[in-house]
Amino acid sequence: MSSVRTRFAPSPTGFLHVGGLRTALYNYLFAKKENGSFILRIEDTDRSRKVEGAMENLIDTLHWAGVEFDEGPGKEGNFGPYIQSQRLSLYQRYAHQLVEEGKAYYCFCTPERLEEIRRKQIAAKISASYDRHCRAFTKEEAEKRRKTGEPFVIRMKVPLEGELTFTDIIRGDVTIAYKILDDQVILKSDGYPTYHLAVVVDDHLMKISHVIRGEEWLPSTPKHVLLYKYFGWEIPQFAHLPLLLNPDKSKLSKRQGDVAVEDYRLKGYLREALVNFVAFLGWNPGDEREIFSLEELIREFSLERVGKSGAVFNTEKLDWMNFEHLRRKPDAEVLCMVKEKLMLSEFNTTHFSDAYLLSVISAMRERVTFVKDFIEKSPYFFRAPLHYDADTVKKRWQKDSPSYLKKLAEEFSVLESPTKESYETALHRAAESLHIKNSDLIHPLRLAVSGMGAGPGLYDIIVILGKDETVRRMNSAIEKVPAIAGFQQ
RNA sequence: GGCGCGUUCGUCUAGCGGCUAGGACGGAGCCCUCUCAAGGCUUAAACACGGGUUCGAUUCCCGUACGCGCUACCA
Repeated sequence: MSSVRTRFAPSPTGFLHVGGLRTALYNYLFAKKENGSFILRIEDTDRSRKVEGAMENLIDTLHWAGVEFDEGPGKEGNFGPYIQSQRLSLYQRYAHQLVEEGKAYYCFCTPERLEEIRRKQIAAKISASYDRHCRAFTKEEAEKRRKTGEPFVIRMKVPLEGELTFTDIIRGDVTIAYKILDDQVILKSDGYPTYHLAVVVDDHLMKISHVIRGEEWLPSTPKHVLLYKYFGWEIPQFAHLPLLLNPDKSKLSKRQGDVAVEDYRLKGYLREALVNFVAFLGWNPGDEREIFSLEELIREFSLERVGKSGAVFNTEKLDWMNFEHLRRKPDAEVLCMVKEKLMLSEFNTTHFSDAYLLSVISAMRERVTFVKDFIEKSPYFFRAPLHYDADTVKKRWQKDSPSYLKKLAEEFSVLESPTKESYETALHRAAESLHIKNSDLIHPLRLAVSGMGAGPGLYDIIVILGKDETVRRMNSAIEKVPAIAGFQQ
């Protein structure tokens, strides 16, 4: 049994797209599941579209996502080089071989002539395709013209009649008539191959067993199959993935939101969440589990369970997945991430002990979606309130709150290394002696220490802040809040 | 225009002839509660349409509609 080898073959034209990430991921998952190899190949056969640094960025992003390739640029295996522009002579040799065998031919038509016939075809409302003008030349004629240095391309000869059927793992048998196929250019006039030649030559030479790629390639697969037949090579298995869509169901693109993996990374999404989310756009394990690690995805993945229809890339659920993955992370790991964020925040000059940060993490865990939320949703753990939330003041601060808090501060002051429980009994004691409800103290106190109306349990907050800081914040609230509340003293 | 592919709640989806069409996110409501979350419970919400095949179609076949993709010396 020959081994499974899959590949992700992006062209280095920019950032890695989330759709590209999914394609790479499925190739990776399938290869790993089958104990095979996952190859990264760079398809840079269009010189005009090449973007400097794009390949490095692609590799970096894949690495970030945890989708590691076994062979590829910078990780040479036995089938390199893995960059198509470094394999030019190979494609040329195979293209000419096809010409020799009468399965392809030289074409000398100028771009102008091509443009002209296309224009006429469109005007006449017939489907635009090459008119096979140069296919009629004899070998000698063509060879003669080529020798004079006239620019040429090589086109594959597509049978004039009949049809071709191939099997797709996801879609079943697909049949198309030869007559709707163009005599596709396989070698351009600059000596570079087109995608169609390069993909076939490389997939064969690199012993790719399964071609897993986007659905946009489905219509040109017959050309590829034909090429395999012309070369007499074994045809790989095909699996064409459904597209990722914009909310309006068009093919996912920029303009309608972020599409680069980089964008999501910068927004603070965890790699685990993005990978999990993207894996579920078109695939599911068949039961009701939804939160998967990369290892679990490998264990469960199968091409048979990949769906046929496009999926809208809708980030609502991604946020939830981020929350779920974040909360599954061990404290130590979250601590590291929080410290990193702190370094980049306005609090980077203050030192917080790991123990302190860990207590903040445990208090906030259920309340955060992103790591940055630990800081943004509870800045009061890092400095005293700068202001007091107006709605909360209005709702929770009463005319007598200052005197109540004063009394409470007195109760707190005498406590010796207080615990949650001792704070609580102290508060209850104060409420009782003031003849008020506990909540008449609780809410103003929360406002005093945090500046806001929402957050972890009050006693958790003050235990974390400590007695001195708590009392200090109470006093400052007694001083400042009445003015905001608008009560006359 | 031609060719191909697709179509189950708003979104991601389960379903592979017989189900009260299930789950998740999001929404609504209730419970818990010092707030906010989390958690628990409840709820609204879908088989594009028309023909067949069949005792019986969401499921199989054929049309139609709609959507998307491809139609380059781009990938």
